[in-house]
Amino acid sequence: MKKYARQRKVLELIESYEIETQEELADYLNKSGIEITQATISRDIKELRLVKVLAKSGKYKYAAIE
Amino acid sequence: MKKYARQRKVLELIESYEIETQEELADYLNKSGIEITQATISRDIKELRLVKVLAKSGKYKYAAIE
DNA sequence: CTTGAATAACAATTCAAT
DNA sequence: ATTGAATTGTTATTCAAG
Repeated sequence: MKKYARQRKVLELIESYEIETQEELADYLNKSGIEITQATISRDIKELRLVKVLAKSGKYKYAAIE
Repeated sequence: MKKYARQRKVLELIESYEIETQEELADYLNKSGIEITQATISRDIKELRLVKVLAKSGKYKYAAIE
């Protein structure tokens, strides 16, 4: 419904936390009161052109490319 | 065995083609005479810190982040 | 046009071997 | 330390629906 608001939240979340998977991102969103499934996260990530990168920690995380 | 040489080839290949999957990358390498499986490609991608991005074509492709 | 459930497709890791 | 086969985990897409 509020795709834009959700996508802004996604960007905010990936800046704030090391989010390893789309399921984890879904969890954060759900806890923020935004009901969402992995399928839609996948589509948001595509639209936002996010990528999964190797973090300094050695783990993968979602990030925006510059 | 020749990990470095292979990884250089990987970088070369992703610059030259829009490579969508690790299997596809494995195919290119195998055709270059470098025997390799998806498991190792995954490790190479991790070491090289490559990412899967949405290409201008609208498809996903592997890329180096600047 | 946007979404979720289910599934297919793909990628990361384990485990054994070298 | 590096790798492949098999497996597990994760993500993209399909398909139906609103």
